[in-house]
Amino acid sequence: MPHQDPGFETDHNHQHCIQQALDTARSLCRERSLRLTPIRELVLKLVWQSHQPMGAYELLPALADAGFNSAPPTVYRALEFLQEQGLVHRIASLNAYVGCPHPEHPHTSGFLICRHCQRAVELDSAPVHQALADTAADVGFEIEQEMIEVVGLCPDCRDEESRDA
Amino acid sequence: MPHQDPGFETDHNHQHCIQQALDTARSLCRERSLRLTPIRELVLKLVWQSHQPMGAYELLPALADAGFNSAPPTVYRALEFLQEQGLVHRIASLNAYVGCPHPEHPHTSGFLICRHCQRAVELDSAPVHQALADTAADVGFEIEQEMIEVVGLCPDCRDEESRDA
DNA sequence: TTGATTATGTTATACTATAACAAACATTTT
DNA sequence: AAAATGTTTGTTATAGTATAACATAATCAA
Repeated sequence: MPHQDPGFETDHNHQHCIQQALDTARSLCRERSLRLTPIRELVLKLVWQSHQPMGAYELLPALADAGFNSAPPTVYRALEFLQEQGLVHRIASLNAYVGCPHPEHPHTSGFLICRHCQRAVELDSAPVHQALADTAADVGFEIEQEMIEVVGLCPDCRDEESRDA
Repeated sequence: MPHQDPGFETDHNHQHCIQQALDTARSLCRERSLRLTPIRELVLKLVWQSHQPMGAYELLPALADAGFNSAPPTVYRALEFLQEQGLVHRIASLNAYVGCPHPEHPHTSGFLICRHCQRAVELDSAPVHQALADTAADVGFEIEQEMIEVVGLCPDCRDEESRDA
């Protein structure tokens, strides 16, 4: 049984997150007969370094350190591949990318983003989807892709702010 | 009684949309003792030319035509002002701006965006907000701002695609 | 191996947005 | 009305994000 989504729990074993993300990616690419090349794997690993979404240009120095070419297309191509396979999501309001904890089945992206610590955790709520589906159906709109980006304060940072106040 | 949101109805009187948006903006700025300067008013009017979100750089030529300076800061400043007053929304996934049909009371932005005709209509669904609020409460997250951008096919374009198929 | 396909390297450039400071204009106070 | 203050606009430069286009290299299939 794999571990649960850590959500905003600060004390989880993050090495575990990274390891599982890489394992899942490898098996998923094998199943789909796709190549998880060294560059793609490295970019995935870098994105998973934390639960804070990372900008494409933040990833470039690490690619250079690893001896790869590090012009923008390199990282954008890797990110494009990873997005297509559901392994990372792009957060439009931040121009940043974050690892997906359950890429096996495609799903649309929804995030709770803390404006204080910048962590973003995926939100996959049946009631939210249902409410959106109902609203769209009312006006005859056919949903293809949902982007939900909710900004606010995570539990930790909320406590911190109330202490400071 | 003002008119209703046109939604995806193609045949509405769009001059009416524009006129109402300008009237509302003027009275709202008067109430708030803010200056709806010629540039700001023009930018608002341009954004309202259609229900398709417009990029900032698309607006610049029209500013030049009207005899104003048309360097990027000009339009970004106007857009910033209009956003602060709730008169326009930014759509992050498109890097584009669209007029808000009911700027009187602040609200978070939600859109149904047609990938075929590019029209975007505001979505303000109590069930969606409620579902999001519940989900956030479950994990102790305090919502400050919601961004919902749903891409798909509007009724018109859906019909058209099914005819072509 | 040959040929086709996919991935990467490389250079250049497009697109989106803001910083910083000067000039013009409006508003309030004297 | 003049001076002082605050706000808006003009202007130049630059930061930040992303892709086009074409060459080379690696992989895969026949």
